[in-house]
Amino acid sequence: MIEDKWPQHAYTAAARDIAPALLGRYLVHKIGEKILAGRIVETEAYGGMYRRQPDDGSHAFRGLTSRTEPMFWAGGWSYVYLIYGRYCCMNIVTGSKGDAQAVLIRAVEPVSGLDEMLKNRGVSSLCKNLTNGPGKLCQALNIDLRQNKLDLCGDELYVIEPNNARRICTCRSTRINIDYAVKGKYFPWRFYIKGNPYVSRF
DNA sequence: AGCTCGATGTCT
DNA sequence: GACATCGAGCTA
Repeated sequence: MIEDKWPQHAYTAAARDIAPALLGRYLVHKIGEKILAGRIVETEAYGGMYRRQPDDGSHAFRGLTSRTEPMFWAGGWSYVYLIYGRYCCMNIVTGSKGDAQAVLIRAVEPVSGLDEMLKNRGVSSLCKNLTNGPGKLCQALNIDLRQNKLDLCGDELYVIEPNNARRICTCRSTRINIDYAVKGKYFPWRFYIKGNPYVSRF
């Protein structure tokens, strides 16, 4: 795999623009010599404004807290949080310092380290169930709270351009499981690759 | 210190 | 459709 890592300036745009741009790129978790990687097929943008409405679906909506601290950093850091006491979700912070925007990685297609992913997920053979959800992909790629607040320009967790990028059709929809967000539930900020079997829901 | 709940996944 | 499981965030 030729590494063509996204540099810091690739993360300075708004989450709503970077979320679709991440589709088709590879998310890489390097553990020592082991490479676990997945092709990003589904994302959601959080934070910022849509039609002059602030995003009440964002963790950062009510301001800076200890959990959401990395969301307020400049683009190019990881924000990993624990959900329901059992799973983790991985976000890529975007924008400028103080913007509090991030892109949730909701699904990937396994690319590298298949055996390791199967083991991490407790699954016996390659199937879409391996990485078709934000908690599942973190488990497969061995991403947990230890990977919170990592510099994506470092050498452990990062995004690369695949050298044989396929042409994709992008679909968009409202985001999953944010009914609590009075305004944000209507923002069309979920993006996914049309027809890809690893997308979490259609 | 106590209480509530969640950007989910798994099993029934 | 029930429920596991735990840290953050809020109230006091």
